[in-house]
Amino acid sequence: MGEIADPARKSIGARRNLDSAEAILEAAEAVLIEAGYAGFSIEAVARRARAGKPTIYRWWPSKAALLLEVYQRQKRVDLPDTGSLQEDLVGFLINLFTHWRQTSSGSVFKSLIAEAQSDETAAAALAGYAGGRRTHTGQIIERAKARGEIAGDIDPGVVADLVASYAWRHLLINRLDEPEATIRKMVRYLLQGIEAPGR
Amino acid sequence: MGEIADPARKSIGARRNLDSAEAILEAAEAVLIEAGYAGFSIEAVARRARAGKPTIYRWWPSKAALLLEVYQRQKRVDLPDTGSLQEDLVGFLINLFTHWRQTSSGSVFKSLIAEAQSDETAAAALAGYAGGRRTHTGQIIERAKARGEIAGDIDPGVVADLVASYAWRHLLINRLDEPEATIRKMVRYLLQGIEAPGR
DNA sequence: TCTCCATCGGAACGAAACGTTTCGTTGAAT
DNA sequence: ATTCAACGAAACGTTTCGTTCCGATGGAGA
Repeated sequence: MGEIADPARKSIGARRNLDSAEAILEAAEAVLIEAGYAGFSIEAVARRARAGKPTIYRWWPSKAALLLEVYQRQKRVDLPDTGSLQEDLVGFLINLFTHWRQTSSGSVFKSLIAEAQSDETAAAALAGYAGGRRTHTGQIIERAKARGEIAGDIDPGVVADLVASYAWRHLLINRLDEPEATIRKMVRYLLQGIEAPGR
Repeated sequence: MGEIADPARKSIGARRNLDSAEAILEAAEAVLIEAGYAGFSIEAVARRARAGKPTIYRWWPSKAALLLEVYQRQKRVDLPDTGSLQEDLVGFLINLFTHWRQTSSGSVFKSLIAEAQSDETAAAALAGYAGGRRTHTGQIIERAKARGEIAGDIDPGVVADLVASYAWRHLLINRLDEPEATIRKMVRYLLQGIEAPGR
């Protein structure tokens, strides 16, 4: 298994071979799924894609760049819009965890985080993505604020940061199978606080 | 710079040379600080420690094991005990971020998380540590619960998970310089919730 | 039509780090 | 005095990296 059936693709001469680029990206994703980040080498990707290593290095300057493009190709998880912040957050997290578990995007994202610890390009990309205002969590919270569901002096960025942090850590320590009840508890604490009443 | 002045240590013969073990652990920490996780190789550690590679492999089966021991040697950050959960949490996070920035422990912990993505030993160690009940955050929250400061039906594990997640993500995306005001906001949201009043 | 030339897959390269083996030396235990 | 485990050092074969060649392919422009 794991071998590609068709022979090497035709070269198209003076233009970039989009078939090769596609095959390389698909192979990179497949290698990540089958062998994990530990087995993710440029050589393995080239073999899997029936491509030459120089072809990969011509278009992606580093392993991090290839990882980043594989990550960006992932289809994003749906944004729930139930009109309730609590249901939106719980639904989003469950969708996200399921998506991360059932597709390769969890592996890809984990690998990107790992790569960012030794590659400046990946680190910059990750920081830029994490700090952006258009994250899914950020949108859910901004919508709730527009509905007046959360207090006016709440900083949506800080809340989004907290929710994203929860998701990241569960991805990194392989706890994506958290029961819905636990996720629901976490969201409830965030919405209603944890202080004892009467304080 | 970076060279060690003294000549090779004396061998002690038939017993484990604790001086060598100490020199290797110190060298591992130094290499991690000076060259980062990217430059952290067993060979570099052996050179820095004036030790032989077999000596390292004799006592640490993998790079992850060495990283783990370096991490465990780190002195832990103080646990504030002000009698106020809010002050304890803010103080702990500020202490932790400062400690991570000013010592090597931030680099070591980041490297351990990265290594856990490709090494099963590191992954197990990390999951065990993260899931343990005796984390610092967990202790702060358990104490607050004993004081009756938080509601009785609150699950301390979930709260600790949330706070630790916030710290992890800020470490991983190099945002340990978060202003105290932001950290204070986050803790306030967690304690008091974010819902608009009157709901 | 014909020549140019960027791109292709493939083979090979040097450098670096891996993990292992072998060597001669050291010094505590017997 | 002898034994023996651990030491530092050096060398080994392997893997992956990133690069450099090569012949072949096929679109673009003369």
